[in-house]
Amino acid sequence: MTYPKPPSPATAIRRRGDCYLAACLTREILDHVFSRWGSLVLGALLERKKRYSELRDQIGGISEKMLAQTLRALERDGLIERRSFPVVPPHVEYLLTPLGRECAGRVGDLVDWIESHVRSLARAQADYDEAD
Amino acid sequence: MTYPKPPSPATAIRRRGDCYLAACLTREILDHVFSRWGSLVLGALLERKKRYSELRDQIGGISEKMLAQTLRALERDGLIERRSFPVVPPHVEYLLTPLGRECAGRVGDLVDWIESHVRSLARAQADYDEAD
DNA sequence: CAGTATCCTCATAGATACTG
DNA sequence: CAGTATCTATGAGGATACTG
Repeated sequence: MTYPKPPSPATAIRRRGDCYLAACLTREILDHVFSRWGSLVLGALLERKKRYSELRDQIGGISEKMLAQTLRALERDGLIERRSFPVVPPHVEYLLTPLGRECAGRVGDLVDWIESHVRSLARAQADYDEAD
Repeated sequence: MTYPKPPSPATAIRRRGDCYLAACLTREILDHVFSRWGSLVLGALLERKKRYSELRDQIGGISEKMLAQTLRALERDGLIERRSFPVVPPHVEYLLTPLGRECAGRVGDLVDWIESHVRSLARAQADYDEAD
């Protein structure tokens, strides 16, 4: 019985990125996923596929420019898919790719944690502010 | 045997935040945790407590200004604790609070996912760029 | 060592108007 | 409906110098 040769150290390093290196590609992805709007877009699509206007209406405070820009970046990263139907008026759907679903699941966990711990977090802020 | 009264709908809503509302406190926390530097600081402290200079050296590209600012925000949110020792030269340690440990664990999962999927993500970008 | 203070710039992001 | 184009400006963020 044969096993695949274990990777050399150099190969092993390339198999995984390192977000702590400013020049690593993972840092760019991290900046998309961990961006003000990226996280909310991924979280919104976790529920189901959405149209452009649905996303715009759901995500409070986002501008059309930033929504388009965010969608484009995440599409380029292979996390979301854009489906355009050639009808009048235009109809476009955005949905998570299989890769995006894995990623968005973890984003959702984090967003969910924040939402369910809002009281503890608010208390911490109040304590901090009170102590000068 | 008595049970606590189930919360009214209004109370139930207040028990949890909603990051999709621009004015909700959770949006502010989300902006800290899902920030360019916040995520990397939380991830770095997941390993162990660190000194200011250790964090600065570990997180490629961060400026001292942004590190100080990020640490302050996360400390105010109750996610990290600052321990200052009155010695010369100064010695300051940063560590996760119990609340921060829960949060940072989820941040770490997401960072880890990105790092281990770097090749798929790079491939997706290349495909996207190639297709005009 | 662990910051703070100051200045500066340039990119992010908002507003508005327009279009296929 | 789903964007794009253009303009603007706010402030995030970097560089530098200084300090307890």
